[in-house]
Amino acid sequence: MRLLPHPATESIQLTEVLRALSDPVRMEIVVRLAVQVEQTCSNVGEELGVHKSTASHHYRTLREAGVVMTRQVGRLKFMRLRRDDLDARFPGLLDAVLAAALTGAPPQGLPSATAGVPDA
Amino acid sequence: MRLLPHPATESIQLTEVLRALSDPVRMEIVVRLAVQVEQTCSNVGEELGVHKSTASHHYRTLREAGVVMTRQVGRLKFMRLRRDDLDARFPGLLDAVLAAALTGAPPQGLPSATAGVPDA
DNA sequence: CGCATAGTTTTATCATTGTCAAACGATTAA
DNA sequence: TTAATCGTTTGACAATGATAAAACTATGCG
Repeated sequence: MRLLPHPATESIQLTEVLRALSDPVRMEIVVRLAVQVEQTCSNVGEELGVHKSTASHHYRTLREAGVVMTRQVGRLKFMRLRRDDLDARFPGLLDAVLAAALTGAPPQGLPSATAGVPDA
Repeated sequence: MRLLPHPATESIQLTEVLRALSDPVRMEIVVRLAVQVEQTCSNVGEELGVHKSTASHHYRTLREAGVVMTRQVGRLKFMRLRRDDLDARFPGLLDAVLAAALTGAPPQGLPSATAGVPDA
């Protein structure tokens, strides 16, 4: 098992995080990782509706911005949100973004993480 | 006095707001509006270090994303953050972003809103 | 070894964007 | 009316970015 290179917590830049989160596909990835803590790239990418190379590009963007952490186990790569690091650096930011993303309408026809859940 | 066209609160999109905030120049504009509620474009633009047409482009981006509201009085245009609207739509988001921007290092050599304030 | 799987990298294409300069529009002042 | 001020729009350009296809890498399985 090995970790991929990630930016240190202190060097995570606000505008880069916001930029990483400003793409609907990446936001959907983040929402999925918020709902289910750790997932393989394959798993996350399944319903994104983009080519696997495009998905890979988004994984990299999120990783380089400091939003996700990736570790490799065998052939699989597992991603997870860097919740603690982001909370430490930008308190409340990720929570606010996730709350906004989860309560709002699904970005663009992709199945929402809350789809199928009754209103009450 | 007249108002410029702005998106309705309900139609403000999360990823568009994040994208608007993902540029260092626009972040600096937002920080200035957070420190001093309402200012003229001229005032805000003075120390941004970009051409006035570039600044104007950023004002528009912020306005169309629903981040700022602009009203015109004579030759002057006054901008202010749409704090209430953003809070209503994405609770806690703007506060978290501003806190992160104000406590962090100045984006790119521009004078920070807290520059000159002693550490303790 | 040979093959399948998981994901990245490379290459190419097309759209978006940040920037400045110059022209323009609207408003106020002389 | 003429000139000055404030800001936008247009045009051009270089850089970035989202996308897909194809080639590639690395790992595990038989």
